[in-house]
Amino acid sequence: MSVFALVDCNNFYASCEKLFRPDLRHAPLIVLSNNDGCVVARSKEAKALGIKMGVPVHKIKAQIQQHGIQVFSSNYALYGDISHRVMQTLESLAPAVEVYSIDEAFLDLTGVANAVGLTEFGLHVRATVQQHVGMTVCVGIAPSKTLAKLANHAAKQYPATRGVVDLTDPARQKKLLSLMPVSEVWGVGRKLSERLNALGITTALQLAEQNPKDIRRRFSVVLERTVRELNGESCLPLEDITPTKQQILCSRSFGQRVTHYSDMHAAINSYVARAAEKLRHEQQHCQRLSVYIRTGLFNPNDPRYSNSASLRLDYPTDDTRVLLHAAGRLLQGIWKEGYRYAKAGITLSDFYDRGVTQPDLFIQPNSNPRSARLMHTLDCINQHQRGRVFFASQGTGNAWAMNRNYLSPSYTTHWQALPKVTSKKSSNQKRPFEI
DNA sequence: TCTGGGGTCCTAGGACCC
DNA sequence: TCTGGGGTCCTAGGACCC
Repeated sequence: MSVFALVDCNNFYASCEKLFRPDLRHAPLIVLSNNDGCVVARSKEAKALGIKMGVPVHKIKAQIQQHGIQVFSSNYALYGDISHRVMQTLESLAPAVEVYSIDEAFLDLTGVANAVGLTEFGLHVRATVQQHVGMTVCVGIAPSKTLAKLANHAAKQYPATRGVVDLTDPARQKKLLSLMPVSEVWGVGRKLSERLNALGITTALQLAEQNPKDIRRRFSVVLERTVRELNGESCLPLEDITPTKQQILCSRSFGQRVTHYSDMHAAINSYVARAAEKLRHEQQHCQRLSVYIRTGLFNPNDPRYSNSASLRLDYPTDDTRVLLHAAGRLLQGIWKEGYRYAKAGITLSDFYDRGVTQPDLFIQPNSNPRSARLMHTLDCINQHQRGRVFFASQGTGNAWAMNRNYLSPSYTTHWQALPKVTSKKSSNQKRPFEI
């Protein structure tokens, strides 16, 4: 029988911010989405104050003032680095690890139960990550990924579990399933919950008791798998080899509304340059590019407009210049003067491995050998500090740049931002923090 | 005044093939 | 008068995830 563990960091972004600010250890703290728009992470103190996930920050200004809630912009350089450290620790503990997201991983524990108790193993994982990285994690253990997710949820919800729930026993599975609303099940979102509730299926157990074939007919093959997984039948294998990406997106909301074509053009070109950089990092070429722009969604007085356009390139490429040219043509086709634009983005798709190209009978592929060298040089120069070298069409203005007004230092990834350690003696000096 | 970003997978429907 | 069946490929859109 397979055994999976799901290891998930508690309040990940909020915990990362606290790592280097011991003075804020017990403070309510929230992290905002890009552009300082919504709340995307909350410390347990902030949760206790009733701050909801996803709420626009301007709607909770009074609470922030009243309770002295600490506010941070998203600092992905920091979160990415801490995540990497957590994953490295997990890889030292388990035979196979699937990094599922920035703050969680599945471990393959098949066979581990022969050597050591599963709960004991979970507690060891928890203690080791705490010691190595200072991050608190919860561990859910079960015969399928979907059940492991649910076990993890329980480990978070009930402190008496000490952060580890072993759900390999079918009787325990049944009990937990009966306590969980169906909306908590992995793969059951808002729409599916509504449809299931309408059929009288409100708990995870009720979903587990459905006939899989029936569910497939009325819903989809995806939900059928969920039903099977809830019954302990593993349908989703551990994917410990990261599959190649199928698309790369780069999109941003603007710090201020964009009204000039030149600003939009510069923004789009910057996104294209960033996406092309990611594409080369994946060692892929792409043949499809799409561009979209839109106005704000929430101001009833502003006229709304949104549009997108895409095209297929003559041959797959990873040359930023080719993509910039194509993006310019697409933007011209959808740009309309007179609107206040709030957001834009681009998508690269239709990927091919480098050198694996089906040539067209009539079109000569661009075999310019300088292209690859130029892009490689560009990436090398920008490796440690993004944007040292860039294309003129990305512009130098930042009229459209996103707001990040509460950004913490990149403690672990920039030399200049390393935390300072000061002695008590110099306590009359200004100390940002102590370690 | 102010509401995120980056992904995956599945399905339906149309165009096309013999 | 009566006008099939089986299949592929592509795209757009929707649902889900963190």
